[in-house]
Order: sequence, then structure tokens, then C-alpha cells
Amino acid sequence: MVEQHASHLDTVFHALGDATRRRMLRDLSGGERTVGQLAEPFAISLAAASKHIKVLEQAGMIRREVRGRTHLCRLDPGPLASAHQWLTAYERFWTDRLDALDRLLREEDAANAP
Amino acid sequence: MVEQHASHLDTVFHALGDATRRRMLRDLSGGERTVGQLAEPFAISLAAASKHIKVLEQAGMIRREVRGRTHLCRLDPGPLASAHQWLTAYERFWTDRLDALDRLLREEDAANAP
DNA sequence: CTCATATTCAACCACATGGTTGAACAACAC
DNA sequence: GTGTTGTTCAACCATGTGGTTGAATATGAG
Repeated sequence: MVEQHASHLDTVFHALGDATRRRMLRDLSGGERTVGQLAEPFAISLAAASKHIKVLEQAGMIRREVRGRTHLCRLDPGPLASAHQWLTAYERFWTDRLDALDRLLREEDAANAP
Repeated sequence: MVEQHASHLDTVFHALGDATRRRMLRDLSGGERTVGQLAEPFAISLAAASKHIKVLEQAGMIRREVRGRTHLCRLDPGPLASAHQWLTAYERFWTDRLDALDRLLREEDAANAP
């Protein structure tokens, strides 16, 4: 609930706000990928893909190991976990409220059917 | 895992990528708020706050009821739930991978301590 | 050394974003 | 009616975003 890592969450959610980058994360969930492999599914230049990867990297969601002339990327689940955690905090709130609404409607029902 | 609501997730995650809007959601988790009430904590113009609220509204995360001259906003948990769901799918992947790593390290331990 | 491969960098472009201000609109108060 | 309150709209501005292209860098292959 508390907004402690504000600017970090900013970058994480922003990184998630693009389908290209989410697809890259999906591919990375299958294991390590090079920059070229990550770029392959898209009809964009390598330079554009490289920028997307940098966004994910700066959000801390992926890490890069330069091996020879290729850059191997792998998922770092930490930031995804923080985003998940943030949403989970809200989940408690909204399920509570929906539960309360549910209870209210049931009481109303009970009152109307003596 | 599947990217079915791509463009919708785009707008939801984008809306979450701003601390001002996340704070508004936090306030709305406490119940209905007017535009003025939502804007109050921030040192920005009402027009700017109005734009933020419109972003949340277009992402489907809040709904607005115009009552008299005031606009009452309330949370719609649905889109937050989809974002949560998306992240949950990835959570399964990364916990699987961390579990595998854990198992590997334990096996290594066992081998080194006969 | 030369050539090809993998990736980044720099400059540029169109468009979106987040902010401002001042005017407009709508509804309540007098 | 007049005035005040709650909110939006329109025009504008600076900066960020996602894309391009062509050149630069670094490594591997012959």
C-alpha cells in the first residue's frame, strides 16, 4: 500500500506499458536470449529493439552478460515481483470492497424475503 | 501467459506508470472521491489532475458519476485485476526457475558433504 | 589484415505526455 | 438576475517516447 519505491515503480510499470517489451519478457521467461533473438519477432530495426532492451534493463527487469560479441539477456524477477506486490496490496482492497457489496446485497435480499 | 488484451494492458500499465495516478488509485481504494478531492494532495493545477483522471478513466480503472456540478469517481477493480493476472502468470515462471536453482544448489551441497 | 556478424551510438523525426494558463460551462447560493 | 464553485476545454510549451537511418565499435572467421 505504501508508495516507498515510487520512482522505481514508475520505471517498472512504464516498461510493462509496451507490448513489444512484454513480448520480450515472455520470451525471456523461456531462458536466456541474445539481443538479436529478442528483436527477431518484431518488424523493427535492431537499434529500436536495443532501446527496448535498455528500458527493461534500466528498470532492473533483465540483466545482460556480454559474451564475446553477443549480449545474453536473462530475466531478473525482482522488479516484476515488486509490481506484483503493489497490485496485490490493491487486490486486498478491492476484494474487501466487493465482499462488502456482496454482503450488502445478501442482506437486502434477506430483508425482502421474510 | 498469452498476450490477449495487448492494447488494453498497454493503457493499464501506462496508467500505473505514474506516481500521481497511483496515489489517486490509493485514495480511491478508500471510497468515492470528487475530482477536487483527488487533486488536493498534489501541487498541480486542477486541469492537470483532470487529465490524470481521464487517463485512469480511459484505462477503465475508474468510473465517474456526475452528480450536480461535482464528478464522483470510484475504482473499477477489473483492469487492476487483469494487470495482476498478467504478472501472476509470470510469477509462476520465475518461481519455477528459482525453485529449480534451489534444487540445483541443494544437490551440489549434498555432493560436497558425503 | 580483411570481411562479416552482433550490437550500440548519434542524429533526426513525428507524436505523446505532463504541465501551464485563461476562458468556458454547469450548477448551486443569494 | 449576479456571483461563486467544481470541472472541463483549448492553446501552448518542454520533454519524453518509439521509430528511423547511417556510422562506429568490437569480436569472430578466413
